Amino acid sequence: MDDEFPDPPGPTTPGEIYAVLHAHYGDLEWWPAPGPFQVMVGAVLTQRTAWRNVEMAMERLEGAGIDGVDPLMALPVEELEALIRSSGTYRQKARRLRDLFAMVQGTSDGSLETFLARPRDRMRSDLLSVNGIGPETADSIILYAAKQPVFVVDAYTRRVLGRIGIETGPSYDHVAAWFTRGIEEDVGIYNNYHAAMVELAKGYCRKEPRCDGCPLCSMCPTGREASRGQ
DNA sequence: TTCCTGGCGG
DNA sequence: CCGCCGGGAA
Repeated sequence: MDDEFPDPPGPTTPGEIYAVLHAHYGDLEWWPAPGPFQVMVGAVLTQRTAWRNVEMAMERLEGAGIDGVDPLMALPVEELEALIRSSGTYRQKARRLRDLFAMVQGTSDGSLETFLARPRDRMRSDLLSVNGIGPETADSIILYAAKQPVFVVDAYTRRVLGRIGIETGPSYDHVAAWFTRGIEEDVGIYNNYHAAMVELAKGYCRKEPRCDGCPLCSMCPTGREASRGQ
């Protein structure tokens, strides 16, 4: 039919996607929280939850003086539940927070810094041993609290990948492996990469796509289809 | 009503 | 694999 449209994109690589995202968003320097403790709390609270509702809970925690492992563990679970109520599934999350920081206390003499300085793989398996900490939450903590290189895969990452039309295996590790293949294992890159994917998914690659102005439009079948129709 | 940066228990 | 947790905003 009309072949005046540019040819379909060749195989898109993780490096090409990152280059475009970084050119668009720059160094985002995530995670939006003041310190490691808040990063870990946020990583749990944001499970299946809009970040807006997590922020409200974080502000209430700060207002109550819950700014570290000891204050949190000293808090009765009912009071913790009340403080984080806005983040939803608050009974589960209150238990998960307590289980998480109990593990930290048990493995690192209660020092969060000591825990976060431990070898990455050991830290990951310790995190995964906590009920309620799955691969995404664990990797978010490793990358944004411990600042060690791990690629974080979340619902946004999968959505963007699917829209672009890239087929990886369905498993968490398959998706992560696709992204890490061919790009440097670097904390800063992984940090920016995931942060940019989140921004992209919130701004453009939403569930109902808003392709106008999307930086990945040229490498995305969904985007080209959208721009054709106008 | 649906959806939101998951993960667990059945 | 499926249902559940759950408040807040659109």
